[in-house]
Amino acid sequence: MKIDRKENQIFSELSDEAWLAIQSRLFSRDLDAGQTLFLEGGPAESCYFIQHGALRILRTNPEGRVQVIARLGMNQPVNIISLLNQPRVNQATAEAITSTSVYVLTAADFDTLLTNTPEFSQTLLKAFANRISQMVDLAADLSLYPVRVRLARFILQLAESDVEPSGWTQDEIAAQIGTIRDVVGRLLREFEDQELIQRERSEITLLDRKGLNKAAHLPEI
Amino acid sequence: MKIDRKENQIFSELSDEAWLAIQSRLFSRDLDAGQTLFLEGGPAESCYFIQHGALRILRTNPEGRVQVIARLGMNQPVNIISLLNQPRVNQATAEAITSTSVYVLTAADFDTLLTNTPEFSQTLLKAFANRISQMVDLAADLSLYPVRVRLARFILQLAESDVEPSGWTQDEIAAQIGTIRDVVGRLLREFEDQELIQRERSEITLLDRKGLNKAAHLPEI
DNA sequence: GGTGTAATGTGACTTAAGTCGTATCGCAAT
DNA sequence: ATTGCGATACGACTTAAGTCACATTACACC
Repeated sequence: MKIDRKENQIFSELSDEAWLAIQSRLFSRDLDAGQTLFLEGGPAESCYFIQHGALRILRTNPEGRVQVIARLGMNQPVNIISLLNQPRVNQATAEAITSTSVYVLTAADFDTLLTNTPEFSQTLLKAFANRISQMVDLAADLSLYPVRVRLARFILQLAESDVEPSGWTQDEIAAQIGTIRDVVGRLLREFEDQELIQRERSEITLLDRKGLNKAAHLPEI
Repeated sequence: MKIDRKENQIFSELSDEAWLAIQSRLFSRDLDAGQTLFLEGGPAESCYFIQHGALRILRTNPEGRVQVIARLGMNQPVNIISLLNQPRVNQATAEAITSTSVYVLTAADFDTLLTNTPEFSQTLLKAFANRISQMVDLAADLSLYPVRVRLARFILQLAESDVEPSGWTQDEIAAQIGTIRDVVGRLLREFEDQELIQRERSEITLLDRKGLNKAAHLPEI
């Protein structure tokens, strides 16, 4: 497979040998929007690198309630951890948010690279730094702040990130911040009543950044 | 500093050169029980490897409520992530549970090792696998299961791990599973009434593993 | 043995969060 | 238009979880 290395920022710092070793083992796979890449609890047979598109990594409980663990975009590695653990079991479910294609690296090839290509693990380690920080933030937020605060923070993050602020259903927001649709709707209405945000269909525009910041940090009014 | 490599399982697979490079940069620091190693939000100036003893990694909210992110024992690396991020800020607070001593590696030396000693990042990557899984579990549990279930799981984990099952205050349990003392006490009493556990002082003995397992998995009776 | 402090026990109360039922809206397909 | 469906809206209700105020016990230290 011919892969343009420039595209893959994540591998751009590798030596030519390392890049060749990795590149020769990758193959491509395409996913439709909504399609599942792998399931929590299933055997972990490969890891992935996102070529383009985006994945949602999530956990569910027996009632079907969902918690999104991460949203991963271009160049992000996926399911590495499941391959590093013994036994090799997928730690979560991954599904495509939009139409997405990934590079697949089988478990066997992953092992080979890990032992023979030291630069590979260095690359992965760096890619993980952010991810772990976000996980820590997620766990701490879920434990230490009420839903109202988590929602305010979520809206602020949206506003400050490059992600399109629209297209978020209340269900998706709920899965992201650890609650259910009804509560999100109720709180959005509340924010709107307080004139912190404005809503048009499912599009949220932020009116009062300072007000929301206050709602986002202090535990209560 | 002379360090016995055999002691450090985490580094036991390294080549002699790599070990020498790392070892020559470590120095030791001792902590009393309860002492703080670094504070959330402060500048991240070094990372650490636990020589003996144990650390508690935690986050707090403005009211002083605490969430334990991880408990780390011998050989575990600490604060790596904070050094990998930009800017270098401690992601959480670390304090000694018992009397503990750590190897200190300054940020500058960390950088050197990271670029010059590829085996170093490989070692770190492997050490992180478990840790990330636990973080995912924590976030998912906090979001998807009620306190009662999380407490049941906690007790079962204690029973099945090698950790001494005693010495846990209700406050510590609460900080671990994401709630407050009062609630832990209330639920422990409930478990005792249902004859799932028995309590003597702060020591918990598990009476009915199957019963607790049921309480730990299904959302409700 | 006392004394002080940390850890617990307990019940009454408040409130955030989740549940339920049903109504409405927007949009796509036919 | 009509139908159908997914996404919302919204009020009433239930309950898990957190708060508060004390009483009680265990234990370390003089």
